[in-house]
Amino acid sequence: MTGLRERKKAETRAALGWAAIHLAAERGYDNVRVEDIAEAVGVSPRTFNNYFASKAEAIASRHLDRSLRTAAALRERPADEQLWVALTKAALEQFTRGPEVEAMPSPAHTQWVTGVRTMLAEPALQGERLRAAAVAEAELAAAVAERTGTDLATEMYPRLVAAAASAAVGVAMQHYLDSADPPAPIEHLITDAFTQVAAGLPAPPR
Amino acid sequence: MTGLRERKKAETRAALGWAAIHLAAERGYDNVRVEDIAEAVGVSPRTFNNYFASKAEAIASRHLDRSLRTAAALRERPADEQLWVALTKAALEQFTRGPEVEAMPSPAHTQWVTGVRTMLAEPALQGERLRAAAVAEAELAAAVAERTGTDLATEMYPRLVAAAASAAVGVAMQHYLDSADPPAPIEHLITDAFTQVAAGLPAPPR
DNA sequence: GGATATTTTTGCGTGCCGCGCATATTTGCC
DNA sequence: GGCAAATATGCGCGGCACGCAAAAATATCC
Repeated sequence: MTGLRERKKAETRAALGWAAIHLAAERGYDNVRVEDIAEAVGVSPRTFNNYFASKAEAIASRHLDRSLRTAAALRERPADEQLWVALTKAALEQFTRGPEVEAMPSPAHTQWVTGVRTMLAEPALQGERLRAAAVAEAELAAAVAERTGTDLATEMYPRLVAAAASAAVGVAMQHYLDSADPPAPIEHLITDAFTQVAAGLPAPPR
Repeated sequence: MTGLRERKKAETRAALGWAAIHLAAERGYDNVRVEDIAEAVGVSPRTFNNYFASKAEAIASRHLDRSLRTAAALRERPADEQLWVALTKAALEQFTRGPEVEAMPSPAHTQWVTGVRTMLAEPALQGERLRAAAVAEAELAAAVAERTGTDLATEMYPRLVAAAASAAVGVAMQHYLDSADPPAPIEHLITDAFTQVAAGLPAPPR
């Protein structure tokens, strides 16, 4: 089923996305031209825009893919698992660090995180990332509707769950990036965030 | 305190934002050039970019303002009010329709809603709207932290509340726009969404 | 295995955008 | 009225997103 054609396409897309992130984290978002990204992958500038509508979209593509995988992961969870447990686990699965990051030597890693942080501060990027999250949210809502037997068309429930879950992950990531020299592992933050949301976020006792 | 200078600035900004929305809803997002918007307000194209970094930002500006007002409204709510009650009411306050919409004759209003819907489908717009929501979310989180006596720097709680509230409003609005000939008033949808979130979004009985 | 159909890449051209910079104009203040 | 600060404008540049058509790569069929 997965012919040479599709595979190559997926590879090119991934390469472009990765190159875009890499370059932007290294030298800053607007010191990277589309031309540079294309060149790094060995493809014409015009081809870049066959894959992505904008530089920002390319950078956000990994975020999009990960978010989409969360929806897919939820569908894989056993049907008798509690909804919020399943959601938490589905999200957590996406945060095991890949080998290309794991293999980084420590000083390079620190510099890398700094670069990413700076990059994410770019307004144009934030919009695109949020949009990616919104696209994935629709998928997630569909998966939730399926699992809970609710109607996506008439009820807000599945969308609310998807939005809340997405927000939980977002806040956890933000918290993780904000605290320099991360003391708390991201997995713990995500679990914590989901727990609070599932509890209805009650006001703490004064 | 509010001198002529600031007032004029605010007026120009509002006029540009409104003109941008109006034109985009009327003839479609990319049939509107920055030049057109500037001309409609009687200002130079260069000046447009003194107020907004992009066409999309101008269109999203009203959304941003409304979201910021929600945070301000929360601060005005009595301190002894339940958190989620206060949040709901603060959000609701922003959805009383302004006179410029209320005064529209019915056929024009239908056409208007359609135009807005199409406009909001534009990817570039979605990103910018979401970014606006994120900016306001930070304000809201600060207000929540204040009210609940939690620490914005070390706890995720206030950000989670702000994100969930923002998501609730977003879902309600989406639901409202999606259902043609809106049967349910937006106020009811918002109240409903907040209630569900505050209850922890439990899975419905099967 | 070779011809044909389909998909993908590429080059080129176009219109618009975002913004830096210098200048003119307006506003606030004494 | 005059001076300092803020704001509006004109000009120009580099880059981006994308339509279109030709060329190259890949799949398909006999």
